[in-house]
Amino acid sequence: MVPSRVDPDRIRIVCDAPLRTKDYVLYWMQSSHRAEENPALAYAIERADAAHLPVVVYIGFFPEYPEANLRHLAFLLEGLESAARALKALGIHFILRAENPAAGVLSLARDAALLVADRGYLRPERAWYEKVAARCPCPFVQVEANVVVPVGTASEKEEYSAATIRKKITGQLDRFLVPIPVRAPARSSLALDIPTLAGGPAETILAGPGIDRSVLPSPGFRGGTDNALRRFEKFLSSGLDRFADNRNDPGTGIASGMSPYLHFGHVSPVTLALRAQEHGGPGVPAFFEELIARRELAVNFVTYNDRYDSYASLPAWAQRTLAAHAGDRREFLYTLDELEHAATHDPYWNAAQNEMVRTGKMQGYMRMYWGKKILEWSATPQEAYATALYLNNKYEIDGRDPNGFAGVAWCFGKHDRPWQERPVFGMVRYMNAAGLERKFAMETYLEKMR
DNA sequence: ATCGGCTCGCGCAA
DNA sequence: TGCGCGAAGCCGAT
Repeated sequence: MVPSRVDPDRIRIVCDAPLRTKDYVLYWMQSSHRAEENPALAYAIERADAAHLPVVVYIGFFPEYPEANLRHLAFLLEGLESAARALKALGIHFILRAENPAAGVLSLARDAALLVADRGYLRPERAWYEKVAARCPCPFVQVEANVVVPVGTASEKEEYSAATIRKKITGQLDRFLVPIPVRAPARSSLALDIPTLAGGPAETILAGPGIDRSVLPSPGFRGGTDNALRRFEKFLSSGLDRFADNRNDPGTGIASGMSPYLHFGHVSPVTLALRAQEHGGPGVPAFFEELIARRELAVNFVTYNDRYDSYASLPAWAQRTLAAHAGDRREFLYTLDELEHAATHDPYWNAAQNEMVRTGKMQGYMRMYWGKKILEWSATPQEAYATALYLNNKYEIDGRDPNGFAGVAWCFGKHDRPWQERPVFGMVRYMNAAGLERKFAMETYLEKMR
């Protein structure tokens, strides 16, 4: 067999079986919704070419995904339209069906010589992969396409902090920061007669029943690889050079804006890292820290800690100290409804909440402040944790991203160290409005949110 | 304006 | 076993 361009550590044999004599190689596009720089797709094409078979791409669009609403689903479908155009240009038949992906992929696998999937890391995706693995009639291979360093290669256990995983990741960058361009397969599958749609085009699906319309699509972010790359080029030319110094400043608004696109796999972190490296300059290390070290620490967290979405994921010292202060008097107590409607006494917090509700993306530093205050203003730390996750997942375009779970947990002490003990927080790091004012021109941020 | 102290636990050197 | 050090902290002393 021709050696693959894809690093063997990205590849996991889920069901080992000989290639079958069948109609096509099936790529189950589950977490990497793109045709560009997609090692799972590249791998499927390599295997198909070697077997003289066409490649078919399948995605199961599943509006019942936990906590999904119109904001997430509209962005997701914009990305799929972009992927569909790119796949067509490559001569690849794209099957989009509104159904449970595990059921859909099993039905298409009946005629497949080989099943290739990309890899998501959360509980719902893992359950789908297990279900498919248990009943798959053909060999099943999974390729990690949404991280620079494969999660198991970076570390085989849950890491304690950014410091402990950082060197394990940066030591592997030379090996994994290499482009694997997707080349058109030798055989087109466009003429294959496989029904592509159940439920009609995207607009029809979104207008249909069973869609939670409580949160409107983001006015500023449109999904898709093309939109991601256009936005990123703007960031490279006008933001990256100031990224190291200004990324924390809520007023300057310097951010790549890539997290929604990374969340749905509209763009590859390898693409972004390589483009940033080409651009060069003082912002590159800081950008790598966010894009690779912190993001892949979050992937490590959800992979190895099966309580990633609960208070129980916190380190022992944090749970101990928060428990010791659970009975402390709270100076302010807000209900979920008051928080959700940004009706607190704190203009900075309200602005951050409004930013998230309106735009679908809260500024990075404010995310920390926002979470810390929810801890401070809730009756119990457990309740605060649930509130922060609920709001994050509902309003952020990239709600339910590993980064979201890790980010909320950080506010409660995860991946952090203890500090001076104080009421409510115990030894969990405290943040306050005076700190914001000391460091930043906060009026600029408030002005933007008015 | 700047600086030390606060506090736990990991990972490495010894 | 000891020691250095850690996403963005705050606070009080100088």
